[in-house]
Amino acid sequence: METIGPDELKYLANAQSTGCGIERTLTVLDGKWTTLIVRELLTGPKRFGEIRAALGTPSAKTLTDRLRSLEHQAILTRTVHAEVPPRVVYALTEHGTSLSSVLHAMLIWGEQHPLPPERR
Amino acid sequence: METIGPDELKYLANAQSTGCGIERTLTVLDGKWTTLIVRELLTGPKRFGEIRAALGTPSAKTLTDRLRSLEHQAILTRTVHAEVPPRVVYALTEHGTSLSSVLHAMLIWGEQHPLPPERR
DNA sequence: TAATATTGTTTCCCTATGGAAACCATTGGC
DNA sequence: GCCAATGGTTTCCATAGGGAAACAATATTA
Repeated sequence: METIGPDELKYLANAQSTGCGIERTLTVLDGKWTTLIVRELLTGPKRFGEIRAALGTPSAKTLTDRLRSLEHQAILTRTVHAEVPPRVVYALTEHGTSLSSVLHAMLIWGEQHPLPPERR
Repeated sequence: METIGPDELKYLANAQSTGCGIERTLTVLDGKWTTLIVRELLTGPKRFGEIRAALGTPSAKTLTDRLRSLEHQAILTRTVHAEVPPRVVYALTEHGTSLSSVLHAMLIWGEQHPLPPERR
């Protein structure tokens, strides 16, 4: 069945309006936790619970949604190990790893501009 | 009166949770249009109407909100020219201009990854 | 037979975001 | 006096994002 889910529809709709590369990147790094998830995985594959704890425990639903979206966009892979209790590991793809350039630029800027001068 | 508006409250609340530089940058580039506004101004100062048109005409309220937020964070300046009809020019500060490194990384990534491979 | 551990899914709900439309302020020109 | 042009502000409203809590699935272990 070649059904198109709401996720795909949203993705394609966004892709349409993706004029420049910046907008394209913003489409991928969309949502409250997305960028931070990538940051966590840049240091290596991690389990669901590990990611959740590292981000300050967002709701399970939210984290699931974000991970699914990133998986659909081939930013990361999801591997289920048939154990009990189950172990699910998320790892960046080459695609996802290449986002490190963007994250790195964000890190540098953020560190060099801790607070607006007039508020210190 | 040293009143603290909702904008400042939100800003400080966010600043508290600003663990790493990435989160700090995400706090600044928050909201649907923020990053694109910076992109527009990187090519030079622009008027309210010019920015609005370039972004595909978001609502005036939304654009005003975003511009105010960026102004409060010293990313840009707002200059009112006492003419009739009035002319208001927005320009990046040094602070704001330095965001070009982040935007540039986004641009490069977006251009090099137009669409996920499995969807082509 | 139950309890446990892990990673979800599902339902419901609250809030923030952002959009539409109406209105305001200014002043030179008709 | 009235209109036009620009850059707003204000009010109201629809939607989407995200949170809490309950439930599901599973096999080992007690």
